[in-house]
Amino acid sequence: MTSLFALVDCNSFYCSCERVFQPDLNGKAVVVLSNNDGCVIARSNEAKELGIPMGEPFFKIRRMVENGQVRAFSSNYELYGDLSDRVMQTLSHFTPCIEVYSIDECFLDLSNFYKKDLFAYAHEIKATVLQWTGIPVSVGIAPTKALAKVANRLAKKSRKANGVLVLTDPYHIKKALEATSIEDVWGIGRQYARFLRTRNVQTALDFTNLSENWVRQHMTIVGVRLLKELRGESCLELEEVAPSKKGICTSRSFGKKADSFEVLQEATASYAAKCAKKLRRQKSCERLVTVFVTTNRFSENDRQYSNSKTVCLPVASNSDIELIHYACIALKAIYRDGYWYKKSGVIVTDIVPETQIQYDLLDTVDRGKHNKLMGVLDGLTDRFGRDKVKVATQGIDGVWQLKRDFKSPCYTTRISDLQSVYVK
DNA sequence: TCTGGGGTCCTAGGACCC
DNA sequence: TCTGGGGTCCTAGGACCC
Repeated sequence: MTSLFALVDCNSFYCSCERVFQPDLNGKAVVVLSNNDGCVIARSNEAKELGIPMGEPFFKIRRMVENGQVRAFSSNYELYGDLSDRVMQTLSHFTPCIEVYSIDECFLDLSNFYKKDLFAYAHEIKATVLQWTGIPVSVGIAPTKALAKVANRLAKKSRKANGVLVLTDPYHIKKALEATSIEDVWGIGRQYARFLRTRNVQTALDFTNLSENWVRQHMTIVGVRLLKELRGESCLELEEVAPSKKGICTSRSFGKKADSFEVLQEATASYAAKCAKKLRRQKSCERLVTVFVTTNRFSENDRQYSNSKTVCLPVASNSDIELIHYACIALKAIYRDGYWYKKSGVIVTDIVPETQIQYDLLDTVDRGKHNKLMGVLDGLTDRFGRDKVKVATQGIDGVWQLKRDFKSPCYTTRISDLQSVYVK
């Protein structure tokens, strides 16, 4: 059977999400900012045309925002996550074989669809997603995932393609590869692009003409897979079930600089609780907690310090209380007085399924009780919104919390969340 | 003044085992 | 003086993704 994939990619996803609930933003330059309103992480086409690059620090475009040229939004991941679910739901009506690749991208396995009018089908996908969710998407169809990526990129870029490109015959595939610069290829990052350019590889087509041995030697097996994919040989399968995560990290830069242990402890405890919650969601526990802290590397006048510490739990756990306890032990070991801290984080690794925990005969923790308590806590969170009930170490509205000056309301999430918006 | 966050995979090298 | 060879596991670092 010949393979065939569609890649459906939402256009300027975060900006489009804001537009769904504020249609007056259509046709206007919109950007969405990273945490703490630090830099630009999503741009509408109009914002791109104004020359705003990805990752631009906010202060550089502040003037354009103030004079109304650009509308800026703090990132609102609850809203984006919810709309993403709706898009993926819609796509699963077209085939059950889908791989949710990221918050705004989805692969569809269309191997059985070769006889269909693929062009019409792609347009139908695009129109349906727009109609059902309000989110505009581009659709690229090709025999391999890497080629579907190429197709999708050109579908989005070319006005003539109008958001849809089907690449199935060798002639058009070759043309598409020729039109794709090497740095725009999926899997070719800055380092490889620079390296390949020195070897006179300028386009995806040039890349496909390299020898497999050479690619293996310089770009590992990953490069070889990409080479084959671009030559039309499918090596990357559809991954319908997301594998459970091997490591989970929660980290943030602080809204303000912090210089006391108490503030860092509140932040660290909150990140540990977030990790615990993520673990419970995927029904697993962890044995290693790493805490890291760092000062602001951009601030040349401040003394710099960064460090990390890993602590091993006696028994794998996903309880807020235990994770916070061990994270605080790790934090104590690395905290030093006299620095302006900018960021901290908690990473949990050595993750095992809840059902495969090695218990300790001398265990002093009542795990049944912990599990019940966490069940109740999660229930309260579902009913009344995040952080309504939490472990005291996490503090209340600490100075470390995110700066989000331009946040839109959580239009789609639970009523309880909306109530908490009103209360504020 | 202001510069994101959360992941993956692969490789090389060292420790250790038989 | 001779000083194997194969395997596994772990970690750090480097590349990439959205």
